[in-house]
Amino acid sequence: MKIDPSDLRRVSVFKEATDDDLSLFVENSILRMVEEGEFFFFQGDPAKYFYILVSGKAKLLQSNPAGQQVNLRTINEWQMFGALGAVRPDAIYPATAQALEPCTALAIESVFLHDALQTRPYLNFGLMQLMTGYIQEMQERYRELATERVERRIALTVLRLAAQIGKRSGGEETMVELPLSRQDVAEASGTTIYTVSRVLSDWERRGLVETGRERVLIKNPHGLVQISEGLDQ
Amino acid sequence: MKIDPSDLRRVSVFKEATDDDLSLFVENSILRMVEEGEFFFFQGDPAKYFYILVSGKAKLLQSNPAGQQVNLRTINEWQMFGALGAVRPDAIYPATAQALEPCTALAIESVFLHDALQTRPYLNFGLMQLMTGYIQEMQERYRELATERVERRIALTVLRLAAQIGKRSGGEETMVELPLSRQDVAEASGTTIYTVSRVLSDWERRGLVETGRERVLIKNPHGLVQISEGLDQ
DNA sequence: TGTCTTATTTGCGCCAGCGCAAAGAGGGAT
DNA sequence: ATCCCTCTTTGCGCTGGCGCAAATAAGACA
Repeated sequence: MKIDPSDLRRVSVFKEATDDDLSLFVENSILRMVEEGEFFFFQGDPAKYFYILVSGKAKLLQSNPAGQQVNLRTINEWQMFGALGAVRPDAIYPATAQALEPCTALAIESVFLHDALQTRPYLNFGLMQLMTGYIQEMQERYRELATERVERRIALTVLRLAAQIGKRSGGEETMVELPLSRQDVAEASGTTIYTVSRVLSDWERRGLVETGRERVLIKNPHGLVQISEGLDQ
Repeated sequence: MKIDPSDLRRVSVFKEATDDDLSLFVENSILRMVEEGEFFFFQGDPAKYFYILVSGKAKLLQSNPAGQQVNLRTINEWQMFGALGAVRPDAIYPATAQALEPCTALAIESVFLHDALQTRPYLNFGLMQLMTGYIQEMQERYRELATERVERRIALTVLRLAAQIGKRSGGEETMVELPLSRQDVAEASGTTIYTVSRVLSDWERRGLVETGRERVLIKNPHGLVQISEGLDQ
């Protein structure tokens, strides 16, 4: 597989990059394939590389000492991840990255980005915008987890995942397909597979979604928005 | 009150700044006093200024539509807050900032920092380090909220607050004083004042802390660490 | 010193959501 | 077509923690 440097411009941080810069990054990258369920890196490893997902989907997760997991973020094509190491020289990955589907990704040494940041202001800005986005998302999700009931949280989570990794489904207007197991949704909304299953079954009875093995099809996004805002019942 | 530019070097972002730069920031700042309980800015306001806390303590909080609050971060002297506006041009504050004590703070226009970032690489790096720190803290707290029991979460919260805003108390070795109400702790750990009260009373019976009105004195930090790691009982 | 306000404690009842366990369903491999 | 593995569903019982309400304590202020 060959990566055209100009493809990199789909990465938000590289939106403003020159062609030369893009070529430079591609030349200094390694293409890595990761099987479904396998890992890019583990929480605690030295953050030697950062990644750009070329195809597939992945998730960032964190485990507590007892091994319970939470999903921090879902990663789609042309998103950058594991880039904190470029900012802190001795950094370790604060989370684990796992492939949700068979993935290909460009791996680039953190120091390479670190050095590039020194001389390319646009990269600094792009990276900071990315970071402020994460901060805001994490703050919101934290508040949701602290203050909202499960059903609402699951609705918010499903909607967020739909925006991040959903595929418009069929010929239909607003149907969105999500390749996620109950486990994935539970980890992303801070609950259990049992509760997710019960809630999804209920939604299915109400015609809001269609579910299947490792699959959620959103038939009525507006209905989910109403639930997420507590406007239903 | 007069601010000596060199005091600004205590702000992590300005660690590497030149004297000239520091003076420039001070000259372009307004000194704002905020009474205890009053607000620097509200979630949703246009992020026109960022702040550097000169004295006092403050907190960043977020409210959900129903008005329930969660504490996102506690701010101590010489910490910068509300700086996201410098990165996104049309930004609004994603959280509310409220004084925990009478506060004085330097207010500087976001665009001033924005412009300064263009020409001063050290600022970019400082700000990014700050951001990665927040991201990691929020990720951890999110995981804790999702996977840990309340008592453990309260222990983790109290220890974190002790590190961020605690004052070494008395002549004693490891006693730390926190000027926080049950409400503050509840909002910071994602629970209720009732549960915080019950847990603190229990800890007091076990000799780990001493409590008072809007006050927590940690007598045995190691004991709290044990609780936070689930090593007690 | 007495009054008022606000913070804290604690008894009590309740229920949302957890998690076991067992049954059911989907899909890949041979 | 059948086996097998993994994912999902759902009944059931349980409990951690919520939150009301009432009592108590600690300051603030006159």
